Amino acid sequence: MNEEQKFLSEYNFNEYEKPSVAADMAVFTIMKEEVSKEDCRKLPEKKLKLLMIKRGNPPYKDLWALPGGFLKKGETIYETARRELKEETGAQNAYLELCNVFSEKDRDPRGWIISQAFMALVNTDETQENTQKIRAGSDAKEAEWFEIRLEKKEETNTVMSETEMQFDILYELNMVSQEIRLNATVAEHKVYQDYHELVEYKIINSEGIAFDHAKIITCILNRLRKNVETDAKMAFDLMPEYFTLTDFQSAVEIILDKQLVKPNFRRKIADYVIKTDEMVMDGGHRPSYLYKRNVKSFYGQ
Amino acid sequence: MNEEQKFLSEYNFNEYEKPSVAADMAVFTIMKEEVSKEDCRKLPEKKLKLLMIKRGNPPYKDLWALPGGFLKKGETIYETARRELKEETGAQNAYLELCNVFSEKDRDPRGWIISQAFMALVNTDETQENTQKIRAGSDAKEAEWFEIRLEKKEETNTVMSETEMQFDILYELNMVSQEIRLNATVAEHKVYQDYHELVEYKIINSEGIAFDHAKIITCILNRLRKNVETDAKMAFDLMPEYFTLTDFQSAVEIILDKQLVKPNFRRKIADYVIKTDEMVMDGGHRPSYLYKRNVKSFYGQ
DNA sequence: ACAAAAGTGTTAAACTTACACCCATGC
DNA sequence: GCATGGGTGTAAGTTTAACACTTTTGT
Repeated sequence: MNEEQKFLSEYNFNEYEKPSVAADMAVFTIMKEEVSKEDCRKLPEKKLKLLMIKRGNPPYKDLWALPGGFLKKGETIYETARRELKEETGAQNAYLELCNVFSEKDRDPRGWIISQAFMALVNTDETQENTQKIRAGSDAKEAEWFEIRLEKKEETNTVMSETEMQFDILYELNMVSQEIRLNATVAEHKVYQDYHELVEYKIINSEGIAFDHAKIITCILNRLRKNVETDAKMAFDLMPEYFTLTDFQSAVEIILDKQLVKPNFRRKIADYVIKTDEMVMDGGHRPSYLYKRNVKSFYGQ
Repeated sequence: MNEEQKFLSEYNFNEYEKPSVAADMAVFTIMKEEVSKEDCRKLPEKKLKLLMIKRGNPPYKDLWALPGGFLKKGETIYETARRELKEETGAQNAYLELCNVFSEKDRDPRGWIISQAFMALVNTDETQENTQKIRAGSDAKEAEWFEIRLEKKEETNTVMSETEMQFDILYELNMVSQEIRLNATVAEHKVYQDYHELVEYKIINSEGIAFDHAKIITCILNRLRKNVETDAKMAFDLMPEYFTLTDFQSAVEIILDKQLVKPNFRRKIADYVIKTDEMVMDGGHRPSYLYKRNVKSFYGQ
């Protein structure tokens, strides 16, 4: 037995208390709303949706939480996330990004639990099929897609000195699914001091949302917006395999919460898509071509 | 006692095994190399350096590892990182960014340990003072700044089909501090499949570097390069409070490992700096103005 | 005819890039 | 004078942004 082996056999690994590690996910999708008037020539409205699970047990029983689960021995945290995602949505092929780690003490009444927060984007087609499966699932989890809105309510910038300033943003988060309404106010406090930025999110109030998940949702949706702002093709992951450019543009607009100019948008994404021969005719207007992603153009990123 | 409290008091929180959670840090700085010939009119060369700690205990005794430590109960993972950073470098004011989580099984022979990998940037002035303190420190840790080089050795792109392709990059990592040389080869394997990217880093060989740290270093240095590429002002965090534009440009060049065109660089960063009245005269050429960061221009990011 | 959405073209402004050039200093 | 780096200007090329316009469909 060499020194290394000897050390390890004597090593008391349970000397210190350890945290539980969870992967929590903000799963986004975009869904078309049913239009009541059949004769209306307008396209159906689309909404950004977030998947939430109704808690069946305390703590926060009957409130709504992000889907998630604990890291199991032998798997990576990405595998945890992918496993949970498949269980909750049936989606195999989601975009998955680790966004942040939430490790504040007392964030979970059950004990010391840190959360690795993921963003997941699933495409509409896969989702709408599989949501039915969730509801019919044997473990009878109540999962719902909530229409989500996040708005800047108030923004204050305080210049303390030449080199120190503070930014405070108040966000209002609203989620709606049929008759259920979840609301929260989350403050983002940014300090520039000694040339360094320090960001802190704080829940002002949270109605119907379990744990610190209002904070996580705010944080991840902001990240999604930033991602799509700098690189619109990120939003492909919310689209089915074949889509119209107008559909794609409106997906981007819904995320960014602002209107874009059509010709400019199309020029910007021109290289990332391939026109197919297929067309869609869906109402009283000129039919539109279907496009698919141009995988080769994603090259080198 | 209500239902919530009852549940929590009966909740067996230790039913499942839990991992230890560590914060490991790639601490970068840029240092001027001493120039041997005093009469030389050239500016001193600068090098990108990474802080490594020599392990005093098994496993990997006498090999070099990234500075880091375990998450303690009651602190956030950012607090862990900041605490460790201060202990190892004395730096109070580093830029700190959580880059990735390494949670592969068997990555640490001591047991189940996941690592939250941070990037830290410390400014040269603060560093050079404090490195002395580390060496003289009572816990006698051997800490060294290693000159670091990371080069793409080989790059292959395989197109499997219209929608599937693979990218393989071989990186060669070299670190040198006086007579000590650390080397590693790390492979980056990227797969695009079903419209989704999957990235995997794999250590091909690793000489003198403990654990999977060669992988972490490669991953974080790549991220630093990406950060600086898209936003040069990130490199401010490697500069002292007052600096010349040439110094700043060469810092960026060292990170990106490529030369930039001076007038263009200056135009790009013009808004982020403020010219002071101070000048530096350091040799046989025209003196240069000192600049400082223009904090107000960082606004809204 | 007309409403709705698909799809293209045009121009000015802004930014990027690659150069060329002059300036101040120490030896 | 000349080597070395500091510092600025210009002109071509590219990208962005705002706007106007034509086309195709169902009612």
